[in-house]
Amino acid sequence: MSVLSILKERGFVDAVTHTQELEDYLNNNRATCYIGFDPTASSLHVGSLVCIMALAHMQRNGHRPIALVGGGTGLIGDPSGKTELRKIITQEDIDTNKAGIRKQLERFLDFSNDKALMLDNAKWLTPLAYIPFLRDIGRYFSVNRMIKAESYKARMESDDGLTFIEFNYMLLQAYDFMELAKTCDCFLQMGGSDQWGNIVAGIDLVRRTLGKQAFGITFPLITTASGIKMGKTHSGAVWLDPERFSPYEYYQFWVNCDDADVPRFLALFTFLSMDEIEAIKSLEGADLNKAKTILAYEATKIAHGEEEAIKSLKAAASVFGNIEVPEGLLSGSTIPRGIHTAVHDESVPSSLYNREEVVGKALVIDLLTQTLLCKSKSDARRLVQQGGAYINGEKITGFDQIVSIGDVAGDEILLRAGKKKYHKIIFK
RNA sequence: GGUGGGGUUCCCGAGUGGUCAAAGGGAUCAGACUGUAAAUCUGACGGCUCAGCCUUCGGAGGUUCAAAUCCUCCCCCCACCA
Repeated sequence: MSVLSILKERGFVDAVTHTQELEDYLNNNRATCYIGFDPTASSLHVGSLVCIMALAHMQRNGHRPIALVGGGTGLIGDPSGKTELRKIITQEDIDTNKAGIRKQLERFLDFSNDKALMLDNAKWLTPLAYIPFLRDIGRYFSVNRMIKAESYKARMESDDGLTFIEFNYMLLQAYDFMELAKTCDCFLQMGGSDQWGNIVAGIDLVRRTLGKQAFGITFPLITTASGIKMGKTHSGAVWLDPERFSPYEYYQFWVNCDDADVPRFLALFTFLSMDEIEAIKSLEGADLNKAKTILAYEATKIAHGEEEAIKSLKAAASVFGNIEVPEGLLSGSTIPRGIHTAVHDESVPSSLYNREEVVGKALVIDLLTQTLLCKSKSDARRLVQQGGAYINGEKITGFDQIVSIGDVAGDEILLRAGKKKYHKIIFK
C-alpha cells in the first residue's frame, strides 16, 4: 500500500496537488518531504501532532522527512488564518525553542544517519538581500493573485489589516521550498490546510526557477466532535514537553476525549492497524471507554515512551478505580492486558511536604492552592462551597478545616478537586 | 497631516456621576445525571484575614461627598479624507 493511500485511509489528507503524479513519485523514489514548524515556543503541542505523525508515516514507508524550523520566518510570523498580528520573537528565543522542538521530534522520528533532518530556514533567509530577492523571486509573484489567497483573506477583511512583512510570508515560504528542492531534492511539502496557499506558491516557484515538478499535501484542521480546535484544556495548550505537561496529564487528555473522536484519533495518533480500528467503531458506552484507555496508552507511549505510558495507566487506575483491558481489543497495542488495580504510584501529580508542617497545622484550602489544584484561595473556597473538594475521598465541609492525623493514609494525603483532578501530598 | 469613532473584568460586548466587582453571551469551573464521554439542568465565575474589606474599566493627573462614567495631557487602534 502506498504512503499516500495510508495517509488518506488514516484521515490525514485534506487536499493533494497532482494526485497521480505524486502517487508515482512516492512509489518510485525515496522521496524527501518537509513540514515547517513554528519556533514560537520551546515545545510543540498536540496541534502539531498531525504533522509530526505524517512525517513519521513517511519515514516508516522509506521516505526522508525534514522538519523545517522557521527560524527565519519565525522572525516575521505567518498571518495564515490568524486574526491577529503575531508577536515577533528574538533570535535567542528561537535558538532555545529549536533545541526543545528537536528533542521532542526525536521521539517520533529517527534522525540517525540523516534518515530525517531538522533544518532552520534562518540559514538561507537571513542573508537574503532585498534587491536581488525582489528581482529573482518577487517577479514571479502576482499581487493580484496573492490578495485573493484564502490565507490572507481573514486579515484583509479584518480591521487590523495585514502588515507588509506578513504579506511577504508567502514569498519566504515559497523560497524555503525552492531552497530545499535545490539542496535536498525535496519536492513534497506538507502542512495544515491553512498552508495551502503557501504550499502552492512554493510549487509554482520551484517550477519557475528550477523547472521541476513539486507536490503538496495538506492536512485537515483537527477539531473535536464538538467542533472546537483540538488541544486545549483548562490548563491551556496540551504540550508535548513532559516538563510543561506531564505524561499523566497527557494520558488524561486522551482519555477524556469525546466518544465520537475515538476511531478518528486512533487512526491519526497511533500506529494501530486500520482493521483493528475499524472493529472498535461498533463499541458503545463503557466498552468504548476501554478503547479510549488504549488510545491514551498508545498516544502517551509514542510521545513519552512505554514506561511513562504504563505509569500513567497505573496512576489512572489508582485514582479512578480498576481499569480492565480485554485481551482481543485493538490487539496490536502493547498495553498490558487484564485488570489494572490501584497501586502505590507517584505518577499522579504530587508534591513533597514535611509532615509536621501539615498535620494539625495546614488549612486544606491552602493545600489546594499550593498544589495548584485551585488558582487562588477564593477559588479553593468556591470549590469547597460547591462540594467539589475532597481529602482522601472525604468531602471537605468547612473553609477552616485543618489537616488532621486521620487524613493521612500511609505517608500520603490524596487531594481531589472536582471529579478528575488529583494531587498527592507525600511526606518526606 | 486633517476629520470622525474607539480602547471595559479570559474573549465578545453593555454601561455615560452614586443602586457597579460592572448587563448579556461565549469560554471555564463545580454539582446532579453518567462511563474519567456527550447532551441537559443547577450554581459559580477579580482578590483577600469573606455577611466585611481591598484592587480593577488604555496611562498620568484633576473636578466632586462620590468617577468606568465629567475635565486636561499622553499612549495605542480603526474609518474616511489628504
